[in-house]
Amino acid sequence: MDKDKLSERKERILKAVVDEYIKSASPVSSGEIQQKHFNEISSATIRSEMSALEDMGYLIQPHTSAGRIPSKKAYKLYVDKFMVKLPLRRKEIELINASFKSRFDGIEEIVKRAAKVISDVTNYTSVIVLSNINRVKIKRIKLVDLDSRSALVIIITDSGIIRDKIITLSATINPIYIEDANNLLNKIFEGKTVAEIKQADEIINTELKDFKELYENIVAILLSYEEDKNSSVIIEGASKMLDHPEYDLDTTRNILSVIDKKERIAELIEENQDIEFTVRIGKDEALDKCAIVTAKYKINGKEIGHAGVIGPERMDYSKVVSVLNYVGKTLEEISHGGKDDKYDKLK
Amino acid sequence: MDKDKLSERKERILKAVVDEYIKSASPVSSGEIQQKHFNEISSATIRSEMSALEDMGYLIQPHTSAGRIPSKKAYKLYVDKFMVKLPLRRKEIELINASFKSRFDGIEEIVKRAAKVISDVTNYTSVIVLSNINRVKIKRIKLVDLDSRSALVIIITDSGIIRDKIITLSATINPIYIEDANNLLNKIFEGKTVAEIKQADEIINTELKDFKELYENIVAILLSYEEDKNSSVIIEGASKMLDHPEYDLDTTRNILSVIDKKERIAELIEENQDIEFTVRIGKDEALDKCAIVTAKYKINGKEIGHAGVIGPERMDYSKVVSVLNYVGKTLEEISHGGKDDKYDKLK
DNA sequence: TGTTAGCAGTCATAATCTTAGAGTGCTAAA
DNA sequence: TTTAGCACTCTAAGATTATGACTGCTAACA
Repeated sequence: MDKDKLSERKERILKAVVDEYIKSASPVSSGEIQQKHFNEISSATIRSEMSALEDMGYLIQPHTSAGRIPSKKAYKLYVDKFMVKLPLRRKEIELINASFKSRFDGIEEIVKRAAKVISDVTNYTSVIVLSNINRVKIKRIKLVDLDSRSALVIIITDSGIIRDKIITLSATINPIYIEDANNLLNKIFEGKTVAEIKQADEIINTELKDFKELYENIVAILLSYEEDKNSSVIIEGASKMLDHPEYDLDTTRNILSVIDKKERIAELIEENQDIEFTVRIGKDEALDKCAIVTAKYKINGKEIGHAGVIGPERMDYSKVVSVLNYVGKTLEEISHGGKDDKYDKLK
Repeated sequence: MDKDKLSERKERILKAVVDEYIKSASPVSSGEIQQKHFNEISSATIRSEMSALEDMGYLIQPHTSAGRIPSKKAYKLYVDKFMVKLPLRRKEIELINASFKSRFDGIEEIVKRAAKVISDVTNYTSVIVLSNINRVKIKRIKLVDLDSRSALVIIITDSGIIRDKIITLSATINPIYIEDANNLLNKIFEGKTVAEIKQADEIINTELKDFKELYENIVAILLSYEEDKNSSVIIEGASKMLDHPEYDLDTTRNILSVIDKKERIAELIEENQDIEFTVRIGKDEALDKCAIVTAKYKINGKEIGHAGVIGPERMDYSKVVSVLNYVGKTLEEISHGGKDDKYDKLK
């Protein structure tokens, strides 16, 4: 369409309407816009401009005698064109930095903190989905004896995520067994992705001999990570969903029940994996009235997952994007200063 | 008081009122009680009995022309005297059992599953608070090298909880260092509680020599567990709080914000540590309108934490207690069949 | 041609009033 | 002690009215 070219004045008015609506959550009238943003022209003029914007699909009138609210189309334009990355306040920056000062955290704990601080600073619900272990390479596997029949398997991925599980074997475990096993395991698993391991299943079987049970246990562990999305989804501040005046009890209930089903949220957050930043508005049945802003997070240059913020369509996109951005950068810095990427110096 | 002795009929009527109110969430009238529970006597008689029960503080009339609802006092009596542990349904038992079939879970994952299934079966919000590591004995500490400057510290407690953290040291780590360190660490930490370690701080300092930095790191890790209650509190089904008709939006918001602050919930759940089962009704400012049922959970005979269910005062106590009970028993059984308590067979 | 003041028309929201009926308390009789 | 009967109370729901916030349109003006 050609009509989609907005005059500069229309753009300014539209931006003003979105800004006001983000603040007030109630329909914006021509008078309000005139008072707060356009002292130079009359409300009648603004009225006719807004009427035109409505015809173009950018504004919606809930009823004849109400002001207007932005449409999804308006939000999209707003995000693309008008949104500025405003610098965070000193207090907010301090809060974020303070969250990451602890030295001892593994990646999963860092990520939990990230989720918490994103939610705290933005005042929206935040979600972090850790990358599927399927696509991640195994850097090293380590077996540690616990007692004569059980051992701890430690899996270190190239993104630095460390997971461990206890396994129980029918064979007796002694130091020699552990050493042999460790050598063999690393030979088999090092540098492979879970997907590759699944395929290689048959071929390897011959090499294994005494370690067949162990091998099968470890593969089962890897597969179990794949299955349960649950444990790789971190949600913080879900109760903040109650603070948005545009949602009635029913809507809130629906939204929260979707969020509770972590699988669905994981899919939504992980969509568009190749784009650095996404804003999605009302894409899902129950999340019809929600906007989701997502970002890809890296540590050590490796993607570790996606972070998302869920809120009403009229969310404070500028702030959310700024916070996601700053937290993302902070995460990358942590990895530089903290533990480094030298696992491969050992064999 | 002497008046507190209820006649048998009063007791039966009171129980009937509580039962009905649990079902319907709306004031119970004398007629309703007469129809459903007391065909032999008239509603007028029940009316006068209910009036007496009101005088005694067991029932409350929201307004003159309404039925009556139970008071906190009534709920307490109900829980103490009338509640029966009804057997769970086959479906519910199957659901619970299915949650625990996986072989590979460490204690924390088992506990997460427990929280989830408790919430799913009862339809209330569930909370599990893992025992403060302070009171738990350290069974063994293990150091595993990751690269030349960092290592993984694995802490095994006598209740079988395993935690690990990465530490980075200024000294270079080699196999000999690791072995020496492991020996020393176990000499120092084995069988001690965190509280004891804090006190022993000075005395040990002399023995340490080259391992001082390592020691301090590990103590710092132990202390950090003590600090953040956050990571030892698991909440499931918080959104179910929205399903209770007696809560308006504001009340729900308050309750959920208390639940979000995990520290406060942890305190509530951990109160009365010596009692096997507790029902607490409206003990807290924001949780004034809530009841909390808690149980102590053990694995391998060692207390691992407390589980709690949070809901409205009129919650289905029978069911909640039954579920908590059954899940508790299941947990104890897991530990018998699964990995056993033989860590001490190694030195 | 774009802008503006003025004014009638619309419609939601709030306030007020009305009504229906659910449930009680009391009384008097069994 | 129990019960039927009835007057009384009070909420919840529905109907009615009033208010006022906005708009859209028109006509005049730059």
